[in-house]
Amino acid sequence: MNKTANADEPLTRGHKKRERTRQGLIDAALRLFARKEVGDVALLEVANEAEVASGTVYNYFRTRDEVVEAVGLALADEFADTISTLSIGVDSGSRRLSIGVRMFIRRAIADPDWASAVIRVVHLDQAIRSKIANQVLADLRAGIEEGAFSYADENIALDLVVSCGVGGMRAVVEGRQVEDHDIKVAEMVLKALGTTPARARKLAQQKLPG
Amino acid sequence: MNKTANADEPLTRGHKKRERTRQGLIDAALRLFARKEVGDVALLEVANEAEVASGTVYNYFRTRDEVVEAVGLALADEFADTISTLSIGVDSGSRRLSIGVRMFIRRAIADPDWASAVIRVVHLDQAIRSKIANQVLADLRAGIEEGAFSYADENIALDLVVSCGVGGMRAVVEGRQVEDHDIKVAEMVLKALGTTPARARKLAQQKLPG
Amino acid sequence: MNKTANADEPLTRGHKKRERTRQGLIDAALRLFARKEVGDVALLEVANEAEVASGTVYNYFRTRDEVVEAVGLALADEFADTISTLSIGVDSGSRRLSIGVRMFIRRAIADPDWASAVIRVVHLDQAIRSKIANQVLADLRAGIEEGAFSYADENIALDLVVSCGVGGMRAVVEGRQVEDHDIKVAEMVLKALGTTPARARKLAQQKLPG
Amino acid sequence: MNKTANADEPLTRGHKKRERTRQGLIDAALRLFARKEVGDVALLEVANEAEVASGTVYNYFRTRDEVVEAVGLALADEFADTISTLSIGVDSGSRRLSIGVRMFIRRAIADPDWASAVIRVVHLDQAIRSKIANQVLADLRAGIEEGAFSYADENIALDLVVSCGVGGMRAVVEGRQVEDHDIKVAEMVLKALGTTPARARKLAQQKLPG
DNA sequence: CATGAATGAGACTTCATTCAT
DNA sequence: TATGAATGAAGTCTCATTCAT
Repeated sequence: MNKTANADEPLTRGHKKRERTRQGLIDAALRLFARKEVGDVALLEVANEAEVASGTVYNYFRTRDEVVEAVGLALADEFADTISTLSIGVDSGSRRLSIGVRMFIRRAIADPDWASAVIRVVHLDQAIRSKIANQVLADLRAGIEEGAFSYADENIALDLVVSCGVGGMRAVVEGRQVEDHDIKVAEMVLKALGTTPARARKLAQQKLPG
Repeated sequence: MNKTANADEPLTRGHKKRERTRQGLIDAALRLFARKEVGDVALLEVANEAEVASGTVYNYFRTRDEVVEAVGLALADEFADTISTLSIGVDSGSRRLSIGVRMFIRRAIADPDWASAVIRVVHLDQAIRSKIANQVLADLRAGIEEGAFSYADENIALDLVVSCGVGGMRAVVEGRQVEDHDIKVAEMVLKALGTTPARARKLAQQKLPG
Repeated sequence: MNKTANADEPLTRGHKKRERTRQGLIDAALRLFARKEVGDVALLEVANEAEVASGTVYNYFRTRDEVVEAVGLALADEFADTISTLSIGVDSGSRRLSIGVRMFIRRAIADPDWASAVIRVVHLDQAIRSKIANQVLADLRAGIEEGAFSYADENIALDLVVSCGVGGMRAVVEGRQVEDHDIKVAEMVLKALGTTPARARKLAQQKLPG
Repeated sequence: MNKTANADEPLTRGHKKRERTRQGLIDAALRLFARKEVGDVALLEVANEAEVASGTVYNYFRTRDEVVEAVGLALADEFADTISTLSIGVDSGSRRLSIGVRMFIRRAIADPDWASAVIRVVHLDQAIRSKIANQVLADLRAGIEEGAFSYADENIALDLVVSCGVGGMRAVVEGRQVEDHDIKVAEMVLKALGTTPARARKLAQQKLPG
């Protein structure tokens, strides 16, 4: 359609604005999911929160479900990024896993709204869970390699890590946070995965990168 | 509201039927929650499923939310009953806890619809979680007493048990079940709580009562 | 559902009212179709015209299209009735056909709103056309039997009768009515079908029953 | 509105392209009317079909209705042209009329999409009908002059010709086409207009020009 | 108490139209 | 002029809730 279009820079001018609006809608939805169950958020609210007209939403998403899906994808991508970044320079799988669990809980402490939204979206969106899974699996296997872990079933271990991570975030959101919450959860998770108590404690308490 | 009601003897005749209808509605709602998110279940569907007219629902519940709440309460009560029953004749806290976790997962295997509904309701209903908590807390403390457990924080331990139990049920519902799923989850939970690996394995594999 | 229901009288009490409301909606829609193209009539208008709330429409029709369809069916049934009634005591096919054509045009003259709606619905609704077709076909064949008609193709003859009937109604609705409009159209139709001019004129001018 | 426009020579450069775009929009709309009722065609669809952006439509038409109107006008003009062309070298009114009716039906056979669109636009657009009327009227009168026709009312005759022509097109579009459909319709129309059966048959079967 | 028709608020979605680029 | 994002009115449809029977 664009006679002079060029595959390298398809994100010029209008595209930037378009992308900004789209992101604004996703952010707005996420903010609302912090306060309300996903199914209770009306698209008009999203539009208002994003400061656009109701119809504008439909220039970016064909249907309500697509909005939710987009939020899920955005979260999943963000998760993947976060975990990747955290892992840079950490060679041990068990340590990466500990760091990962702790960081999510610490972020929940720092931004409970974000955490609340995450919990709700994760509950609905199977896709987001499997995106996280890939990262965690790698750490689990590395942990096995390095002799830090020992468990009967990889998939169950995976579920346990995710469940406990989300559970920790939920505790924070619901005001049941305790001191060193992240460390304590990580320690228990490591023990569940077969790390010895002493090592688990030490691992869980290690200073976080950054 | 009850013109002549009186707390003692009004449980005759009509009352039995009344109670049956009410329970029928709650059961119907629970069946529907197995298939759909709570917010997506219309009261008319509940009425149809319970084989009463739409208006009848309002003879038992003032509002839609009350129906959901009642389902939550019913589940919580059932949980408490189940756990109490299981505990009869089991003197060890760690063993009771292991049995509890396993029984919930086994029930999920036997009745995935029930499990699906439970997962959804538990997600929404804070009250149901604290009801379970009471039972679990007792077991945790007994486990500490008997030297089987060792953890940094009771509340976190509690969250972990519940998270992993629900996580196990979710795995089953989503078709990620593995062999001896209940045993493997219980084993990991016990290790997280500080039980030694050998003892955790043995405890988790013990024959279930009944 | 109705324990004491009885197949003979399923239209008791509530049913009567239900039927009345339903008919009221169909009538309301028909009145509106007289003024506006079918696609331009909003269901809320129908509800207002029928003096019920907007939601009530959906207690009777699942979707907008079902309303239109119901109007089409109602019209088709009415047509069939009208034609049947007219045919009572008229033994000649050609005469029945002439009467039929004339009656529709006369009704258009008497009630142009009705005619306007009919023209619009007929345009959209294939079903209504085939309902009429059955009646007309019988008359065409009888006309052939009695030697009054002579044409190359039955289906084309059918189309012609319907087209000219509707065309006559349209002329009336659009204010192009002339004296003895019904008679003149009928006469031409009869000639088209192969009736001799003299006989056509006589047939078309015969006194109408009733 | 046209700053420097002037009825004579502004048809240079950009104007050609302008005219082409405008025509492209009209053609696009017509193609869409083949598939959907006029009221169900969105302007955005028209723009897409014409391969222009949605806003561009408004450089050529002030409003949606103007687009529909333009389609109607374009069709009417095309009709007039077609009929004029057909009439060249045909001196008899009755023959011209027969040719006209047949050509429309044959075109419907050759291009049912076009026919479908025509039927829909004709239904809505009174203007288009009167444009055709002028041409037909001339033929009717000529037919009277030459003694081929004999009918009670000119306006009714006109309606009949148009109704049957459109009816024939509709039959084709709806898949009820028969062999020599055009000839058979023409023959019946001629008889309706008072042509003797023998002459009607001969006239209707005459070879078409071109 | 049971019924189910009626209600109307509110959600979703579409689309003609405007306007900055 | 062309573009396409933004707008918001309007329509479709759902459903919790009320109420007469």
